[in-house]
Amino acid sequence: MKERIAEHLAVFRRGVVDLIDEKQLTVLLRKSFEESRPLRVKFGMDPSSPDLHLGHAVPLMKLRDIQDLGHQVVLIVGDATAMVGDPSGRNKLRPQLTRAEVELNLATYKDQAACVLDIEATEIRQNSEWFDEMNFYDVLELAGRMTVARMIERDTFQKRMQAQEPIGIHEFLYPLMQGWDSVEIANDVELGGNDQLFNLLVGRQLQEQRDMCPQVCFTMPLINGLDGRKMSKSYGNSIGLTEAPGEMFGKIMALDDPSMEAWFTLLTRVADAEVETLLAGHPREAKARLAREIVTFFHSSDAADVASKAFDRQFRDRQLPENIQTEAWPVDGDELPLAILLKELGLAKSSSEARRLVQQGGVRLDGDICQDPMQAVLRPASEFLLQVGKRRFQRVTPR
RNA sequence: GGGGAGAUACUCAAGCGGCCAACGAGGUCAGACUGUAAAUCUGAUGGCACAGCCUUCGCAGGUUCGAAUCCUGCUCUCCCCA
Repeated sequence: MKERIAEHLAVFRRGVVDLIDEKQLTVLLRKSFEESRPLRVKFGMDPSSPDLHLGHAVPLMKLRDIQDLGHQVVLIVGDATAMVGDPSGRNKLRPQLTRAEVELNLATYKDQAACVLDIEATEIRQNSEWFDEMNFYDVLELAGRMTVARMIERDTFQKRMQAQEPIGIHEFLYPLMQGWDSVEIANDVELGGNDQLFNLLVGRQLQEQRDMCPQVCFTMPLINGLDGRKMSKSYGNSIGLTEAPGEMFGKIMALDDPSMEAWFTLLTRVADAEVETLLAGHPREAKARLAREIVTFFHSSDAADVASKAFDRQFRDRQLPENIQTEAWPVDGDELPLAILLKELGLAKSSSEARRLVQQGGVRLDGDICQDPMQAVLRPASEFLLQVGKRRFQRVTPR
């Protein structure tokens, strides 16, 4: 029994930031084993942006580990809360989504969560289920459970007030809504991102006020994106769960070295000792391993193999990649200035951008650097190869 | 309800009548180097078939030879007082 508890505890604990509190979790685990009743572990997803990325995968992977131990994961799709927008970690008022937008995101969300979770074994609930039933008086009663003082002492609100940024009254309701989910679900444990601690604790408090067993709260770190800032789709520094293996592999190889350790512990199941060895070795090898692990998890080890080989070929050995897209000559005429050709082919967003690329020596025509944007390019007899930067290749055929 | 402050390019943020397509930082892109799409260094970063031209500084008007900069109205935000 003791060993089993320790084993489960270790899974819960790996990589966490906060665990409130561990003693209670131990008690819950013991009870769970004695009554052979799995723990209910709640996790809320905010269906505001439709694409999940590796940052979302961190808690999802933890949930998966917990599922594998036999506990019950309850996934709350915050379709009602999405209309408020979580103020945590935000220094801006978030746009309130409409019902329709939320509906639209929902399906995609479940699919993407299934990349990580055992979706069959997951209880999925939408919180509109209970919030639809609430009337204004219920809301007032709920709002009375929180004080303004506690609310505004939060860091995110402090910052926004100092920066003289707007804070909507409805934003104060967000933690209460999330907390109410816990009352409805009667979960034993709730998991969240590092910025979620406040929200989680509100749930604990609300449960307690209703004579329920207060939930154990634990949080996972927010991982850095590729540029070192918090991973977020709006920063454009994220890697999507459904990205192609090659893209995923390459982007991981672009990760800065200091982030590797965190990514290993949070996004792979490589044992700590092995991670240590890897990190002590050559950074490139370690990063390649990291990329393989992650691509294998989201795709397959075959896909990881292919991606790894392609990456080495293209970037280490400086060979042409194997699969180069072919486009037809884009216009009626037989001749185009290079910069215009690039724009027409979509290799540059605008002709100004195309000019810059060419002038900076980033464009090769059949392997030769060409720095004159106005150089005339003839419609090819059979085909020619355009290369823009290190990553964009395109063959052009006469049409 | 009264008084004050503010809205600038992807983001943050200067500029407050001509020298402004708009300082600086981040991001992004390119180049060099390398260990890689790390790190570091250099450069570019509104559009246009581009030594020129065109459109941008919340929105709409106005003053002026000339406006991101001044005036009027509108929209949105913040602060203080009530």
